[in-house]
Amino acid sequence: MARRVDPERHEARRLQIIEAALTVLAERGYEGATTAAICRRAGIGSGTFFHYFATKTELVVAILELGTADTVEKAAALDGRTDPLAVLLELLGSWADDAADPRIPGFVRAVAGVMHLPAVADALAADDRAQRDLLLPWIERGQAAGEIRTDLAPPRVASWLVLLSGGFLERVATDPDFTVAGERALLLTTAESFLRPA
Amino acid sequence: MARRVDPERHEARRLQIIEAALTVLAERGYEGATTAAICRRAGIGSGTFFHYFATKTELVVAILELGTADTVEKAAALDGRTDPLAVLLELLGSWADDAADPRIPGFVRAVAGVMHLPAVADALAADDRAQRDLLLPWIERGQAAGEIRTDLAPPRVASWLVLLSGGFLERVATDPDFTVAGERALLLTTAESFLRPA
DNA sequence: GCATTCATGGAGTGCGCACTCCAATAATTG
DNA sequence: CAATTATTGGAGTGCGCACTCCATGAATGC
Repeated sequence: MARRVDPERHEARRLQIIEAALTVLAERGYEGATTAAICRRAGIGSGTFFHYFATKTELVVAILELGTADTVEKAAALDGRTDPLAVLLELLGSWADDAADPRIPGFVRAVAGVMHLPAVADALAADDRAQRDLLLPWIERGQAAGEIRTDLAPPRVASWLVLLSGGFLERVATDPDFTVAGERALLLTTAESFLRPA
Repeated sequence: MARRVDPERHEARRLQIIEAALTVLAERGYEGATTAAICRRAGIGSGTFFHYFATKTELVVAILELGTADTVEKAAALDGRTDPLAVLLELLGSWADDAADPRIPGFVRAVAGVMHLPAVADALAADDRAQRDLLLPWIERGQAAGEIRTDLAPPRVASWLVLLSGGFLERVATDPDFTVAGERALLLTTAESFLRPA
């Protein structure tokens, strides 16, 4: 017979394109990140690009899904822990660290700007949901253990932690004086004081 | 001689276009909000549109500047007050209320997605700066009065209040269960507990 | 009333974009 | 090796967009 697709090669090429796209999207936004610019950055032709992604939108969705998977994976590593409050703060901290890659805040903004594309909206909603679902069991355990305030239902606490994380990301993207290194600690103490029972 | 521009008529037409644009931008994002769509919504022809705004970007900037002016104006009304902490919370509350117009969060997202346009970046930076500058004197007075924690320099406190406000706005835009009416009170108590001296 | 300028709609235009097509080559099979 | 199919670059295409042009009418000034 004949040649078959090598899944490893395939995946590697996809990652190479994703890497380039992440950079270009972050620095030029969605509309500024033309497929031509992404191809140039990745060092490939447009034929190759559309061999791996049927659509520019599909590429963006793929990046988002990669991020979601990464989040889930990182959280799975905390499975055996028995100190809910500390786990929650570690999760927050790791999200803050993500913002240290200067491309992340820019990418998030670029993508939020095209939420009206249904595929993007779905992927963003899935990511948001994943974040809150990961927090939820730890919040419940923390409340049961008396480590965390009980005047708010767990989903609401989760929303507020995501609020803090999202606001932090936005601030890092907006204000050059607001750095991850400089503000990370305050994020954690603020979150802790939010979570602690009155 | 001949006819001159009537500044009132002129301004009214601009506002009519801005109103339409705000709606369309919020529901379709920047690239989805074509000038044709905005014209249709405003009930005007494209000739009229470009008679009032040289550029789609210029329109967006005008909207942002209007928002900034509104923010400044609202804050000016608090001039004589002597209770800094309460003033800060009222400012936060009024920003939260802005998010109750469902078009605001969508518009903010749409615009953030085109930050790479220099004119937009400037307008956004000016808005951000305006917000923090308005908070600053109240923070200083609050610290002097012992109402507010003094372990953080005033600009840093301002950044964190804007962080809370921005995160709140984002959450309202993202999560249908997260409403201004339902979460406003928690925003204020959270801010208060952030501000209070330890 | 006449002159001048503003205001307006809409047809038209040029360009930049996402995406298509294909010819050439590389890799894998048996 | 030969057959088959994946992979690649890049020229090309069609379309949708921001923006232009202009002809018509409305408001103002003297």
